[in-house]
Amino acid sequence: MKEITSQQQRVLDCIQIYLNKTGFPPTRADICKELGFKSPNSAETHLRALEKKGFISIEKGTSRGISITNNQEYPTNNDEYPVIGLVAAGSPTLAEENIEKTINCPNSFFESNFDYFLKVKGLSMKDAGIMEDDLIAVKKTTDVKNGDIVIARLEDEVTVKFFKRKSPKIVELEPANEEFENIIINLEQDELHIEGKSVGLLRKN
Amino acid sequence: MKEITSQQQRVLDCIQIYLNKTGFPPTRADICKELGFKSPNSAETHLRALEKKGFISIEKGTSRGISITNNQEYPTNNDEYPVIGLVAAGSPTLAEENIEKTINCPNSFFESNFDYFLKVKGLSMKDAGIMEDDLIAVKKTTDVKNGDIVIARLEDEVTVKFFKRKSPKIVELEPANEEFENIIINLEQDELHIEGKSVGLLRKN
DNA sequence: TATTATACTGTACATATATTCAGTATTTTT
DNA sequence: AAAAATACTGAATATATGTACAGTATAATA
Repeated sequence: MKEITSQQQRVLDCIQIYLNKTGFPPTRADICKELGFKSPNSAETHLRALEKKGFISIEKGTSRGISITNNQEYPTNNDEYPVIGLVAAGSPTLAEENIEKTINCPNSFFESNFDYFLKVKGLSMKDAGIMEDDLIAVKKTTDVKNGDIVIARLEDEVTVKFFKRKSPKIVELEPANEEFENIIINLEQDELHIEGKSVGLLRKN
Repeated sequence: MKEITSQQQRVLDCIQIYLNKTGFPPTRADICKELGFKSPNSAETHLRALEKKGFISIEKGTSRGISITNNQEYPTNNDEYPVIGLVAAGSPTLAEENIEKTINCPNSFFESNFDYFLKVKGLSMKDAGIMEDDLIAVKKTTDVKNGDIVIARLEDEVTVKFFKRKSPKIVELEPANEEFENIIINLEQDELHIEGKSVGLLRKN
């Protein structure tokens, strides 16, 4: 799948919105009307480009013969995802993976695929909109960037914080709540294990 | 919804199968080919009957302008839920239901069933863990209790707030952010329309 | 520097498609 | 028993629509 341009994205979005609204794909003229083009060939060339890049397929000689390609790298199936609870509050402890229950969820639900839900205890990330009992969709990975919300383990304690690398040896775990303090880790002295990062959040009222 | 005949059911199935296979609806000729009819008018009359009975809707003068009406008497496990955007920030305006896209989601995903996702603008509910661009699962209902997070409309303005009935005539809409002020509504003077209430939240990082 | 991709306008036309009209026949409803 | 709905064939046609061709212009790539 090659890169999409911003205009091609607009056309692709237009097709999707038209489909949602009407139940059938747009004509070239419909796209022009929607996006302000004055020639049907403007739509045509964009469609050809989108087809070439694999985002849509076009049935030749067929009116409205556009279909959006299921570009799923991850298939659109549902899966059972375990819900793992953090045991303690404040600086929470996991001890062992404790599956409370499972949730059936499309596996392409979030931007990235993920491995389990983590049930949040405490309010250390409340200013990031993460509240008690929220379910964080966690992708198991050690590839984290500054600003990512990470699930980190320090010995037996598991915590959810913003990740910030200060220097090659110093990592800071930053809460989103002024009542909590930053955790500063010197990697030469302490062992930090990144369990994964948040790729989404689920709350059930 | 009147009764469907067996032939009309065949036509309806044919449309659904064609849609699943190609991504766009069939023409009259396509239906004929599929079901063995020799005249496009055979398909036409069946389509008219199906439209009259409410199973489909037909866009006049539009090629392949058939869409199957959502008669969700038989709910499936997964459904497509529309994502509706709030246009302005602060005290946001909806104006008209603007379907940005749809999300495929199990229909028993939250405690209660729901009707659509509302994309949040602004931070007026941030202390309730509702951040910009979060998706609130909204159940259309006017049956709300004190403390519920409601989607309320005041004239053309749509807003998400805590619901609090002060007296039979006075309702207060309470934000979860000290930078915002309570909205006090005298039901005798102003018109308050409760669009629904939040039954869950979804965030995509 | 030449070439390809992107991003359009504008015209033209073959054909894909909806849709009407004229029939025939059977079943269901009033 | 008459009227309406169902279930078709067959032909005709206006128009909706895809698509090719001729241009112009800019940005990206080789």
